[in-house]
Amino acid sequence: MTEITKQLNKSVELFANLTECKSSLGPIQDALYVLGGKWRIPILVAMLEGNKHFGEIQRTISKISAKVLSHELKELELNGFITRRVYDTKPVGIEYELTEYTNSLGAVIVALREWGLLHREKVKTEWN
Amino acid sequence: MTEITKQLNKSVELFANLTECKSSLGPIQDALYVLGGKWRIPILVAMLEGNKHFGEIQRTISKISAKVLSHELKELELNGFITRRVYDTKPVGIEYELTEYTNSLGAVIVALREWGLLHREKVKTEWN
DNA sequence: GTAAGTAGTTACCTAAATGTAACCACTTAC
DNA sequence: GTAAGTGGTTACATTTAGGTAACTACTTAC
Repeated sequence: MTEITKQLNKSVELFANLTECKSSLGPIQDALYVLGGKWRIPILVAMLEGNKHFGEIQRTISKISAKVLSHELKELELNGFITRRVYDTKPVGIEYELTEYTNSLGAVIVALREWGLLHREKVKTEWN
Repeated sequence: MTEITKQLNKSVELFANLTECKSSLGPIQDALYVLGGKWRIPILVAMLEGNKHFGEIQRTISKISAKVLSHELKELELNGFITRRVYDTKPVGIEYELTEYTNSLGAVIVALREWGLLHREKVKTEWN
């Protein structure tokens, strides 16, 4: 191992420590990158409530179009949050399922829900 | 047991409660409406880390332009998350401060941070 | 055979978010 | 007087997200 390589490895280590210890900004921006947008979390929540079918999810989140739902479901599948299952029944049955990984989002979703309720109260009292 | 594992176990418990509750969708969409977008939460986090000045915040969140930061700060002020203070010093001093209300976001921000770290680990191991 | 429901796809278009660059006024350091 | 730093604003351009409507293909009910 050359001096330069050693030096480089050392730099990489220091950099890793720096980025991990320093700020919450990195991880938070990572999270927002994957979860961001208007629909991803609402879709996961709709599924948490027991909806497995395209139409069910679309009706649960009124205002979402088929096109957007279709696109977001693909993204969520790519990111490992959901699985698309095709059943070889008479009218071919399709079900979306949450993966184990989605469980790790529990705290995020609960926190958002609680805060949403709080905020709703705040806005309500501001009007009176 | 690591902090992240503890957090994860806690998440799973919370998650179980969530599925029993009826519709979380409303409050969650309310929350996302106010907090949504690429920058609002990162700005609040940058300020939580002690940054009070326009330039400091902009340097902390590299990649954000002055125009967007300026616009988002106004939105955050309108929504009661921050206060803009002008000090009548020689070069006029301007400070942004978090309000009490922002404290209520604690759980959301911590959850996002923890999940971001977890996700980063997952992505890393997927590459190996 | 006609309507309605399943699960989407496609093309087209608009609106919102974000980026780029120039510019303002003011102050301090050199 | 020139550069660099404070804290922005403005006009313009581009990118992306999202919406609308039409269409596919297949099934069940009437």
